[in-house]
Amino acid sequence: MPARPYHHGNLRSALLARAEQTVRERGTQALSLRELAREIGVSHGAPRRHFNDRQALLDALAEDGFVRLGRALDEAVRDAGPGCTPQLQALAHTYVAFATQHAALLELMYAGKHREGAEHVYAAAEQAFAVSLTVISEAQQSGELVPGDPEPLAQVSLATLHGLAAMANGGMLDGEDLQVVVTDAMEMLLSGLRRR
Amino acid sequence: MPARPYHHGNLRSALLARAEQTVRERGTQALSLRELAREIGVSHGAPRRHFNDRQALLDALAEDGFVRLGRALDEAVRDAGPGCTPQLQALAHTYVAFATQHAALLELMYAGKHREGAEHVYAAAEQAFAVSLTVISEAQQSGELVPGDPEPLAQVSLATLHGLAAMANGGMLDGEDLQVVVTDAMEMLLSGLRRR
DNA sequence: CCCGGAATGTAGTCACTGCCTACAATGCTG
DNA sequence: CAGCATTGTAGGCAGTGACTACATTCCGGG
Repeated sequence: MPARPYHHGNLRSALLARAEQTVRERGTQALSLRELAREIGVSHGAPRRHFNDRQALLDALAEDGFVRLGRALDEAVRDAGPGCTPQLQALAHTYVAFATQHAALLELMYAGKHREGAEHVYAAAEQAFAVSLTVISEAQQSGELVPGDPEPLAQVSLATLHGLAAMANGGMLDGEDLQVVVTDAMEMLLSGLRRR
Repeated sequence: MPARPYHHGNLRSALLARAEQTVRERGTQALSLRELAREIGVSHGAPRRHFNDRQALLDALAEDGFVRLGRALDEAVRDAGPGCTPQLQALAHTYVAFATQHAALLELMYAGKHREGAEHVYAAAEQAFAVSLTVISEAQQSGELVPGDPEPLAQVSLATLHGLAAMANGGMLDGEDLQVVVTDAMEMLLSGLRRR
């Protein structure tokens, strides 16, 4: 019996996990299918059984990223207790934390060049961001926020957070300032929409 | 006398121009030094005289992008006439237009993995965004906006615009909606800061 | 004017990559 | 247990970035 069986068993998961690590440590550009296979200990052609090409792997990585981001956001809101302001602030800081800790992965998620697997990615993204709409809607119903379509506010908020994270990742915004800028930005966006 | 002289004359400019076109049409990933050289009609090693490696070319492309963006923003403010609101709205729509028309280039500009050439890129970025600080400061001195440090407002505004553009480029925000969302977002950010 | 070094472009090589195909080992289901 | 779909292997191909040695051209000081 060989040290490693002919069939890996869960190559797909192993590929995704190792790929995520490589992307985080050395960037998307540095991800090579052959090197990946080598590290895991399979032949250079094996990944092809699970991902038709490199882009398919990247798409899967992006989708998985949205799933994990969604879980993190859900958890943050759950732990934040009641109240629209603390919930949205928790959402904001959780998003930015994820974005800065998984900079390359996030770039991958937003890279508009997914292919036929794109629907999966978009669906995962929508699912991840659903919680922000929920929080805003509930705040409107409870009278904390003025009524209106929650979609634009959610979009603008997420865009702001994404932009701030992108600037921090690009080195154009100091990492220490980020926390306070995020708090202030959310406050700016909410200040005009509170019911008083 | 050969059709093409031994020395190209301005290979560096030609490389940058052609590279910018390729990046715009087929994405950063598709940019190949050898193909570039082939298209311009020089040997595959010639680009190395002007860019030590692929990343150096990409950095130069990013820097040039910031220069052009800066010019566009300056021009937009100049053409917008007096008044803080129209100037900032013009700034906003110009930025988003650039970001969506040069999506791949913008990704390059914000990609945080520039190297020793990074100072050039950062300097170009700062120069490009300087006009937004100017507009805000002048509005504060003329009494249109409440006084305070203009930096955070400028940062948050640009982050919001960048985020909205990223979402549009990623297909998560309809291109038609973009215009009105941008206008609304700027209005949200300014609404709390006007002196009345 | 010319001559020698600096700048620029050429040609060849190397290790590597992604993608493809033919084939082998294995797992699973009737 | 037979046969088939799944999964992994092995080899090949064209293309790439980086490196080197070498050729051509440009330019400034004698």
